[in-house]
Amino acid sequence: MAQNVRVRYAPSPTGVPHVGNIRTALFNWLFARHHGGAFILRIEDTDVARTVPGAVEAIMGGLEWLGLDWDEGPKVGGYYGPYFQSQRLGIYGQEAQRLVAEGWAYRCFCSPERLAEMRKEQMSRHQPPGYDRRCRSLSEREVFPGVAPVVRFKTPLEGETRFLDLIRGEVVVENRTLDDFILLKSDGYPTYHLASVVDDHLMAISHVMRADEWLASTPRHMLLYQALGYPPPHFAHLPMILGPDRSKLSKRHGATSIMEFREQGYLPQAMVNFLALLGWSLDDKTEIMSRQELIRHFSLERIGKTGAIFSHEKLGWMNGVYLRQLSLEDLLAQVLPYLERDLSPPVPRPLDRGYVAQALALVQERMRILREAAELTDFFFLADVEYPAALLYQGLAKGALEGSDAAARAMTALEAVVPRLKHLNSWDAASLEGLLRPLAYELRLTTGQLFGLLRVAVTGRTAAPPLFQTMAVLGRERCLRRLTAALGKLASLQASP
RNA sequence: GGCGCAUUCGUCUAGCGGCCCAGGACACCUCCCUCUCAAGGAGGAGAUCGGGGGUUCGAAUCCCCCAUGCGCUACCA
Repeated sequence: MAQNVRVRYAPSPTGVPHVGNIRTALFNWLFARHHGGAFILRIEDTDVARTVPGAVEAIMGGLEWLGLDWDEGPKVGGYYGPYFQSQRLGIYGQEAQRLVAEGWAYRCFCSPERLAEMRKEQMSRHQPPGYDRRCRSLSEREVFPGVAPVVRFKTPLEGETRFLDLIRGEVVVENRTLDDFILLKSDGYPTYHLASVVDDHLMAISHVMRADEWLASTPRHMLLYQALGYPPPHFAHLPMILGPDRSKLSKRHGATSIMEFREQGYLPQAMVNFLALLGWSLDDKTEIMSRQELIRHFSLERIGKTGAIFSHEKLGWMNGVYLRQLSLEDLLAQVLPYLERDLSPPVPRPLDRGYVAQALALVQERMRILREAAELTDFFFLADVEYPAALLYQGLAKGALEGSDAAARAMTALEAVVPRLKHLNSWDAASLEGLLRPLAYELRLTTGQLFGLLRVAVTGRTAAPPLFQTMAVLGRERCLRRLTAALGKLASLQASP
């Protein structure tokens, strides 16, 4: 692999880029960076009907978000452009023409209707579907005026085609199992087969790394390289990414668009790390790897052969790992947009950065994705917290105490706490703890009972960050107001049992 | 139907003839820490290496057959 490594990621702009495609891009990028080669982005927009506006931007946006920079392609240009196949139609037409002239291909005038019917019949007779080669023997002058022909490849009727796949090893296919596939469509656009072979050659691609679904077409491509007189590149077919049902991952498996992951708050570095491990591994234990480490260690030899199910579960864990590694400033910068977006509307914007930072410090290790930030911290921002009154005293109801007794005990506790909090000299976590811990003993409550009660009163929930730090961040005023509100809840409970 | 590729814990994987009655990670369970939830730490459960034949002193690792899965079989990529 001493030669110049040039690899490409060649998506078709038919929709939003999904993680399967992106993983292919990542492997190509890692391979290029590892070998100091070039990573090329080429847009395969040869299907006019399926091309969707904005898809190219989405693809580039996805790559940029993940930090997969390309050396040649849209935006950056390059010596081998243009990088949109729709702008290279002349080249494909020329090469197709050449193949016809040299006897490697022929024009076919069969109508789509005839082809469809033929296919249907073949299927019903349990025959392998494929073009019956009716136009293969037409002479140069036998043309059908008014019918725009397609150009088909004259696949050899005998012999076999073999090639070495860097991941699978040698693959052999009998030529007679291949039909005369289309090179140029009647609208003048090339099919994938023609366009990718021509461009991979013209763009001096050294290694074609693409998804496994292309393995079966590669013999056709080999035949084309021969006919066109091009030396073929190396091939490496990547294992596919599967949905939970083990079929090719697609939209019906839920969130698969790379941008959806971004919106949910996955970090690009976590995404890169996770995707790299889908089909590739370094050894038997290393999982968390930086971009640089991935580049340093990436190699074709360590790519697996079997499809991998995309596990949201593990991705979530890994994202949490990366989230915890962030400095507070970085975390703040990452989370702010999500909070602005997800916090309930009554919370005044813009958020106070200093205050948000204090709250974030308390939830950093509890977050898996940024999307959860609002839910984890909303009580820091809301004017009042809402919760069922029963939460206040449920921790006190254990043992022989009846519910109403527990509520009464909760009231007693709160009544003892409020005035002391009011007069606490210094409002910080240590002082709060110094006051409240002995108080629990005094009230004949366990710390768990007292702190649990206060946690509910102050945050409205039973699971939250450590109490004293939380109260310190919330501030005296907010805490007292909530404690008083809790007292009110309990009182009205007593009034109407 | 034809052709191709694949098959190790639920999942991602390590393993490339003896170091493996199979190692790591996620998820799960238990315990520790502890004001809850996390995080962290320590354990546990979980794979007759798809099945069957070989080869070999010895196979998850090599060969053959079968089964299953997936992919391709479009004027889609």
